[in-house]
Amino acid sequence: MEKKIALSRPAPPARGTYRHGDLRRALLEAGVELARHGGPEAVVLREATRRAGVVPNAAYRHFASREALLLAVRAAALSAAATAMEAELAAVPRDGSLVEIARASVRAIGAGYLRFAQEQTGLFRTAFGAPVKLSNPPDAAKGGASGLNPFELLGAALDQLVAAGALPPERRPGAEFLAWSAVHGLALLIIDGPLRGAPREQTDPLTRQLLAMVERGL
Amino acid sequence: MEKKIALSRPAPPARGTYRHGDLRRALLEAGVELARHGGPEAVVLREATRRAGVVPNAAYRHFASREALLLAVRAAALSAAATAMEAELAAVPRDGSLVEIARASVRAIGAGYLRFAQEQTGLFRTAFGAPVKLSNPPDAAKGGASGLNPFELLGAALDQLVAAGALPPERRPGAEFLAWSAVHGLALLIIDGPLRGAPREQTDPLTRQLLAMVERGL
DNA sequence: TGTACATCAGTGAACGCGCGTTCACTGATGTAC
DNA sequence: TGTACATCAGTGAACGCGCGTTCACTGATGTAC
Repeated sequence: MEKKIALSRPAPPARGTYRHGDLRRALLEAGVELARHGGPEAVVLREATRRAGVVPNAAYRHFASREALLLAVRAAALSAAATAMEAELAAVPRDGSLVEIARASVRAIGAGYLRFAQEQTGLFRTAFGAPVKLSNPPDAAKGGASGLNPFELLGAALDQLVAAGALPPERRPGAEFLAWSAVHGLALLIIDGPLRGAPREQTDPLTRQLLAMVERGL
Repeated sequence: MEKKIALSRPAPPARGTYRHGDLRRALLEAGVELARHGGPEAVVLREATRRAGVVPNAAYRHFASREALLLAVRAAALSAAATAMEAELAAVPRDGSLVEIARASVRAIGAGYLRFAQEQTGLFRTAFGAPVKLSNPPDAAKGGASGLNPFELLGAALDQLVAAGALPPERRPGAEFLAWSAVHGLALLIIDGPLRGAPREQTDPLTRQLLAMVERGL
């Protein structure tokens, strides 16, 4: 008879020490991992503690409630999104006219957003999905290396567009909502909607077309 | 001592008859009402039976599972959306050039979609929101009076645009995804995102701007 | 350098919750003769 | 027109589930003297 490896057993402290050492961080990381694979509703207190090798109520030393943990996970997801967008932005060629650079930057922001949605669907949903009954939205740090959050990154790119003379200043107000709408909508059609499971050969051209539409339409 | 009115009591058959008469319909209607106020995850079998004045397991005479009920509710929500869009479409003035009519029709489709999202948020989320673990999407009748579902209504309007010469035929393929993305995204920003709770004075102009952007950008 | 003590991170046991779903049943209906 | 019987819609009671959360506790750590 072999010892049964029961995955969801009470989980005795498989640690050596009584203290965990960095439980808050461990819970947060477990939460992020849960969100990565199952979206916000997969962020379950008990499962996070299980993964941290700790008894369920231990979580309450570090988070006031499940919602508090979710909030922290959400902030991490927003930060990851910002980082993905910054990476795309960094790849924009710096030669060419100011207008070209500015336009490419806006496209990069959109492309980064969509890439993140496709490659990190769970985190994307956690960051931007329907609010899972969050009493107060996270206002904490949620940016990437630049310190800007996704929304602010988009705003900055649009400002650049105005500065380069490629977007009339009177069209600037509200422009982030228009651009964001288009990109956010496509992201959802791809991950949840009629385009779910569509191959990149279909979604990539659509992404390009959409970004072109926004560029022309703004 | 007054009799306590316990709302969530076992609910004795407050009917007169042993048979309900039209339980399937009653459950569906209760489900729609639940979805209207709380979105898809509010469609709960036990609550639907409670509202129908029937014991929980009675539902299984008419729906194989909770999911089957949700599927039926979703079809109803899609149909309601189609109806809302048709109503907007019917209000398009028929004088003016073909091009004007076609453009106004596309705008009407988008405006109807957004109106539905704002006025029937729960049903909107049920119809178009994240799939709540649905094994198989509903392919049943989900249209409005015209028999077309929301997606088909949009397609028809875009065809009209091509026929009127206002959209080059080579741009037609995939155009519904672009238009839908923009409108769907704005809907979500309004009901879930940063525009949540924004007054109509803010969202209505945004809607107009977005539809103009799509029109120019397509 | 050693000891007393406060602090507080993690434990152990238990709650109540509402959910979907299964089982064997009972009562009313409609149909065959 | 009347009776026997099959059908099947709704009942009653019970499951197991995993969840978030509370309580009183215990064990290790760090600090004051």
